[in-house]
Amino acid sequence: MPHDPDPPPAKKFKPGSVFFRLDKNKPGMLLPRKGNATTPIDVQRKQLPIYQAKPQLLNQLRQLHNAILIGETGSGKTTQIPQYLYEAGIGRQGIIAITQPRRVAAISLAGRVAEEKRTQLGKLVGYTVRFEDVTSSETKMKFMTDGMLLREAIGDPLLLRYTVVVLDEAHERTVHTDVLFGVVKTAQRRRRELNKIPLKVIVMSATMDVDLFSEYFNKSPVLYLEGRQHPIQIYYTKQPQSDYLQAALVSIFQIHQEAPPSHDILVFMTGQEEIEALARTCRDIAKHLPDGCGPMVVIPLYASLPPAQQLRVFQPAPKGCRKVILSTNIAETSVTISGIKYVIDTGMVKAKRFNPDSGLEVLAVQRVSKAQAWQRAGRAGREDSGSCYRLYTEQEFNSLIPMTVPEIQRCNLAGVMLQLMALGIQDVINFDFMSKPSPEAVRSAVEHLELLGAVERKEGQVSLTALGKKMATCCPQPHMTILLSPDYSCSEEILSIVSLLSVDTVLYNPPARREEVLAARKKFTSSEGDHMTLLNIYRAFKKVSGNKEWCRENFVNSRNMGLVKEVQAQLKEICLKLNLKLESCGADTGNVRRCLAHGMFVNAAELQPDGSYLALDTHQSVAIHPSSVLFQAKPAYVVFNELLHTSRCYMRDLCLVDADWLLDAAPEYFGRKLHLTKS
DNA sequence: GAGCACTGC
Repeated sequence: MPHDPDPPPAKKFKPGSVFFRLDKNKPGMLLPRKGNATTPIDVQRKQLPIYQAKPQLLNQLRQLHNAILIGETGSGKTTQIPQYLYEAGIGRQGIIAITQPRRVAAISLAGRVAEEKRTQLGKLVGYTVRFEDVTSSETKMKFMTDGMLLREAIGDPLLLRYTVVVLDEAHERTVHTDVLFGVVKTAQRRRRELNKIPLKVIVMSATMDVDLFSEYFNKSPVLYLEGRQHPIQIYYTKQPQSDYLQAALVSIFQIHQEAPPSHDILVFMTGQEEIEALARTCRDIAKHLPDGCGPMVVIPLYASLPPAQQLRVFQPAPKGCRKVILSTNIAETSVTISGIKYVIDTGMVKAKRFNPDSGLEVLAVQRVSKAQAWQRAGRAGREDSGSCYRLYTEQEFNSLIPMTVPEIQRCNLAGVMLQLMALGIQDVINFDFMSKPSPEAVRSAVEHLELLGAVERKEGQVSLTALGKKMATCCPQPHMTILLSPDYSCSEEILSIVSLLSVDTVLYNPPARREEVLAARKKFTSSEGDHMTLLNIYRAFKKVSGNKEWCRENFVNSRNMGLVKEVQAQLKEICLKLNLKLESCGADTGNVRRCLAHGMFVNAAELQPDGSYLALDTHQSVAIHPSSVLFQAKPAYVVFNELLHTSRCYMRDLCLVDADWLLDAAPEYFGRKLHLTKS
């Protein structure tokens, strides 16, 4: 880097401990991870590290009802274990289910195993994810998302179709996996009590920290598998860095000047804004590098990028040019990029936390856990040895929490509680979670459901009402708008809106093209709020039959929009099953807003004389999120979809409503709330 | 004046 007065932190790096030691006695560890196309599949299978352990593994798995399997990346556990079980005739009376947190993983793993078994996908080996079921009566090995198995459990709590359930990627501790832990444990016990065919549960994790898993599943044995991770050199800074972005910048150019250009760099950062900013800075600096320093291509990576832009991270840089990827934690698990030689870890992550007292989601930048830091480092050693530069000291690393707090302990539990009750679990308040959520969070969720009329209390027990049952079938996050929509003759519109809000975002906002975005969006903007604006965009999208060019011109994420269409079709089907009338209110959008006011009355806010807003439920001071079309407006009453605490407490996705509608929706509730406001 | 990452009906 030119003209930098301070010695760059990369110079201050000292070698840390090598996490993955290379064992020279095991030449298998240096085999390329991807199968060689010229090597026959059965030979490839035998070259996997797990193959050596096959006899002992089968011996154990045959006897055990529960097992915890630890295997590093590349051990082959996910593709081989189901086949080993099947080939050995274990669990032949039923289906072997293998769950994954992500749908792409479920689909591609099924494809790989079908190929290894030389069968057509959907026959012996299949997969089930939302919108797609590629299985048949012949299917014995079924890859599925964990959410999908949960859904199936509502109709069949004992999971009788399955003889083995393999919970893969358990270390990620998603809400779905955590609920599944309890569901399979209960099913296992009940099946034993009822003398049904036993259920075998195998928990697979990539991290060694599995005491909790073992303890939870009746002290089940832990089996270790060797992986194929290459050695990674870890470097720490000598001094704590007050500005991790500056440290990242300096480190990028330090590596850029010293390392061969074919070595790509992956930088873990917290969010879109800082990624785009650093990308700009890097490109500027790269233009003025001294001679002998090769060119560099800087590629941002985060989830809300349109698909075409995300694909850029997989394109190899031109010869002699270095690829620098600036990414959020999306590259920790979901996106695997080959050719990464250097990882720069800022040690920070943006994550959601949930405060049950305020009912507030807080999105904040925080330190990563140790497990996360190792996960990030591991991204440098997938094909060959690599290095990870941690922009914090070894001492700082040692003070990190060992594991990321499981999601179940930092989310709104209303949906989980609704689902558990739909599963027929009697005592949801004391459900046997592996990591118990706080009693306050459970209480707050049950109260929320009570307010919606989804549950009722009898003698200290809570149970699902008829409305609650319908809610559980139509929406994972409990709300009433869909069920109320026939009363307002606007179910078509409400289904569209719910679908639009169920995906991350259908809008694409490249910061560099702000003016263009605003101009393009103007023609859809409704003074009635974000729901109506989204509806306008959706209607226009359908009018052009989802034309990709139209999406690009209007800064609409076509992939997510396609998803919206699928969700809407699915919701329609459910509505038909529930005998809900499907009709459109046409141009009378007032009905849609009345329905939203009624369905979301708990999320109402009132304009205060000083121009701020007050959330009527919690009496918190809130503000309109700058992304809202109502940001500049000052409507007297709004309902909002969610509260998000970042720099302030923001309402997101707002709809303009009348005070009268709110009062009509819940006279008693608002009588109380509005009274409180005045006092 | 601002948007970590997944998933399911």
